[in-house]
Amino acid sequence: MLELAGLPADCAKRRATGGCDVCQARPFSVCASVPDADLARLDGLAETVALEPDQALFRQDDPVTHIFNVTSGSLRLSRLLPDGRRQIAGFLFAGDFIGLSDEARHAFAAEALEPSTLCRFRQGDYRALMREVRDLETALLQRAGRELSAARDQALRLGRKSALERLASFLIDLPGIDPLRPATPDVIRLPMTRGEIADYLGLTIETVSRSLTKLKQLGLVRQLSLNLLKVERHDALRDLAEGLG
Amino acid sequence: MLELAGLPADCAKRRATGGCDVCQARPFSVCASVPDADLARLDGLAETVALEPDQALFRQDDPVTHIFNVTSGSLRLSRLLPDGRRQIAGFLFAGDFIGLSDEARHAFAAEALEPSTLCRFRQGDYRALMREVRDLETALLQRAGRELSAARDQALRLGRKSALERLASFLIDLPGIDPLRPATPDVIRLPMTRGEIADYLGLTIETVSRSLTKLKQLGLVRQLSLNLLKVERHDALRDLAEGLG
DNA sequence: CGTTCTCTTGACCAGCATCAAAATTTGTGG
DNA sequence: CCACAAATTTTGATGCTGGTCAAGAGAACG
Repeated sequence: MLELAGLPADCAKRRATGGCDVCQARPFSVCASVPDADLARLDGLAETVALEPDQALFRQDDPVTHIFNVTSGSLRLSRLLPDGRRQIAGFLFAGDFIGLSDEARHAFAAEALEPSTLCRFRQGDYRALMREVRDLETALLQRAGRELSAARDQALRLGRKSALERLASFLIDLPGIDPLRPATPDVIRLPMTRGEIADYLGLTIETVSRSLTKLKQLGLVRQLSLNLLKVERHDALRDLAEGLG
Repeated sequence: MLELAGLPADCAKRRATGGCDVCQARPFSVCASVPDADLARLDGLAETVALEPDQALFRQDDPVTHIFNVTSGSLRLSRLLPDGRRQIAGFLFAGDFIGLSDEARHAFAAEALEPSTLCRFRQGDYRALMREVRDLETALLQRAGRELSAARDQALRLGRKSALERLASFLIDLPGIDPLRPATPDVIRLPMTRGEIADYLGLTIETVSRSLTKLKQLGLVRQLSLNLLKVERHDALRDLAEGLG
């Protein structure tokens, strides 16, 4: 029942390459070195959730009742303005947590990009557990710190980068956050649509498409299929992403 | 020596209004209900840092050695692109923490907006302490969650809002994060320059200035002095910030 | 009071959005 | 497997928001 995806990055990587059978089953617990006795208690409290593409885990303004951990697939965290403008605050992949903040309601909706599974705890159970299982809290704090860094990188992207730089930066960062990336390091899987990339990068679908075409023309990436890219010149792409283009 | 500014919001508020003398001295500890024995150990590890305006606490890419807590004043978290473009990821006020992420180097520089003081721990000491003082970690996790929410709100601002909406949204949110706001709820203190607001909102100085003029023309705010605003129509400002304008 | 810095205002321009349509991909039924 | 319909992506033409460049108005400092 318990199926939290690994917190430590190296664990997530081993999972992705299929090298860690134990982690596959209960990666979080093992990687965080939680004693077996506590493991059993975690097992008892965990529930599994499965989502179809576009199905909502929760909606914007829903009360926060659970803590979730993504075990497979990918989701989007999105928020709508009254007039329909949408901002995607982030994409979530195996290992990511949702609901760490102690707010009463979700400011963003979480919806599946593809068939996905999650593991959840009631927030009350979870809080109580954290008071007893020390490593759980430590691991979560580390992860929250990393997510905060990612959110600030996103601010830089949205605030000060051109459309082309935003897309380049997105393509550079994506493999790092998706443990299920293809074995080949420079092949990038895009489980999201152009519209979702646009809403993540604060652009329109058309501009995302045009920017991608530009990257292809510059010879920085090659398109293997609609949602599979190969980075041809990683350094050049990185320079562009960092504003050195 | 120990002078962590309060974690729980109500404590920070009491500090701001001068109502909590004990909190003034060691707000974090008291509010988090840390036992006296642990308090003494915290005291032994804490150091105070004072900064002049524009003085750097650390620079972008510096190694992370300490955890900081702002006890007075305000700072900016900023990052530069090679060509000089600057993005300010956030403003920090009394009570805010820096260095929660476990990364080796700072992705953003921290610089004082005004004369400020901070309390710091060596990261090693701090980690060790967290393993023993339970409430410290719990409180930090809550705070990290809140900062993450704020960072995601910022993504919405930068990604999908117009210049006028960004400024309105900034003015709505600022009092909530600055415990030293004036007693009058609708008077907003701006310890940062127009240029800093611009770099925070992903705009230029000129656009910030024009947008502020527009807000005044619309009768939503009145300018008491260069860096002091009075919100005249809070609901209208909020609607504008949320895209209902 | 004058020097300097910051803020405000104005004129013009560019990057991205908008509107429109063609090209590809995806899904469905025969 | 093919044909057709629907949805998504790409490409093209035009317009607007906000950036750039320039000058003037206030504040802050000695």
